[in-house]
Amino acid sequence: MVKSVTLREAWSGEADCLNCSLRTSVLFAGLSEADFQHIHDPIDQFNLKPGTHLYHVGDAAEHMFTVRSGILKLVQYLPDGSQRIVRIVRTTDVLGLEAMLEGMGYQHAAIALHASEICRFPARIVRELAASNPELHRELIARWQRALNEADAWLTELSTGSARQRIARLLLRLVDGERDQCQLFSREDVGAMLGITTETASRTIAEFKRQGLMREASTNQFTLDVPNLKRIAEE
Amino acid sequence: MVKSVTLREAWSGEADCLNCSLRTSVLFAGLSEADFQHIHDPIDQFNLKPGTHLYHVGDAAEHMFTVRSGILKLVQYLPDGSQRIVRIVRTTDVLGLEAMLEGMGYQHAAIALHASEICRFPARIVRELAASNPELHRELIARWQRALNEADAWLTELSTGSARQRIARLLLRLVDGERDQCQLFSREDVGAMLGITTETASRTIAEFKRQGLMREASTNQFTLDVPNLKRIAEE
DNA sequence: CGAGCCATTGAGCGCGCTCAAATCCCGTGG
DNA sequence: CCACGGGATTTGAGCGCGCTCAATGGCTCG
Repeated sequence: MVKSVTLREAWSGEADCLNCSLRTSVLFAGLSEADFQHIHDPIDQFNLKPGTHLYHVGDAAEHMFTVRSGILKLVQYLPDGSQRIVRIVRTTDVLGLEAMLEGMGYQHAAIALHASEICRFPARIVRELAASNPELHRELIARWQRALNEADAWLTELSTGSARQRIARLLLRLVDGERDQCQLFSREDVGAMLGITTETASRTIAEFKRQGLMREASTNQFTLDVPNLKRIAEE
Repeated sequence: MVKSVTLREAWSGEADCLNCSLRTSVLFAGLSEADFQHIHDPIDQFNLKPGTHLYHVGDAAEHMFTVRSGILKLVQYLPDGSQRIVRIVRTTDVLGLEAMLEGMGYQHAAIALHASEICRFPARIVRELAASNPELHRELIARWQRALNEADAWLTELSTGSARQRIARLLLRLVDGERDQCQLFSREDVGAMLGITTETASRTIAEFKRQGLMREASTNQFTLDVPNLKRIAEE
């Protein structure tokens, strides 16, 4: 049981949801103070180092998770053993929605790409709260729809067109709107997201750097030339 | 308003849900006879010819649909105008789940690939029924999860690997388990599903035919050599 | 300081794309 | 019933992008 050992090591305490700085943007935004008092099960927090598994494909889905900070990848494996990254999740996103359906297993492996902070709560309490709380209920559905939109966008934006286009679109999807900053990850992961090889990912990124489309502030931390990347992305 | 004209022409009557032959496998399986009596809005049936739009991207999502027979594609368009098919839906599948969220537009265009029979019902009645009926509610969530699994599989199975592999996987996904039969569609659509060109789709299918992996019973109706296609699909 | 991992770069090849032509299929109208 | 026309499918030829295999260089950590 690699998972539980890992998570035990990563445990950083019980969460204080009522005073959570993310509360207004997170799944439980619609809950009242009274609702929280009905939650007797613990909500735990974890710190994940890059590369750590949060859960594996097929693990019994008994918890749901929210991302407080960081990025994780959701991975599926092909019969030949290679991996394909089907989505990434970031701050305020929810992992493990499938736990809403009792008896399900997780459909992906969830692995931290950068150092991440995660809150974990039993799916059972979400099921119970959702039954009586229409607002939470609506929020859950909206999350599902968002995941579906992400999945579709992943297909149309990140698995279509030339390697140059795909990389440009990925960068634009990762960029922080304010500062034109973007934190990248290993070339292998970039390749697995875009359906290209590690070498092609590396070559293309290196070329972008030479062309001044991205400047590396520190390791894998880039400042992007957004307008020109947009031009490449759209054709 | 191409859509409404088209649909008006295709109208084939009001549905008789209580006696529907699909009732046990369809979204409303959990509804009681009493529930149906509370439905005052009409549930209409349509017959769609191949190529007909059921709805377009961005149309106000006010109805949901179930497929009684046939196949439809869900399409998204890229900035350069080319299309990408992100999913297909078949008998007993639901279209337009996004209508559960008020004020949403449809995320795709839905277009019939073969002649299809469709039931259409106002999303409002689903929202109302779901609020009081946990079984319907659970069923909706299960549908959402299924759509998400489909989207992920589309990415890992149909957008990864060589053209031969992708075509083989598509065929196996379409095959009827009983008779090893499979009804295909235009090479252009096959290409748009797999992220390859029409010509490559055509070439590969033609080669499969020559190799005896598929025999054409009638136009686009094939009998498959399932075991050997499985071998190709898995590498 | 050495070991190991990761990014980068090189060389060569093959799959799938592009552009184009030929053929087939099928409905339509004479 | 057959000739015709238009669209889809198939096939061809040639090229280029991205893959494969391999070597090199840079960075981190023990």
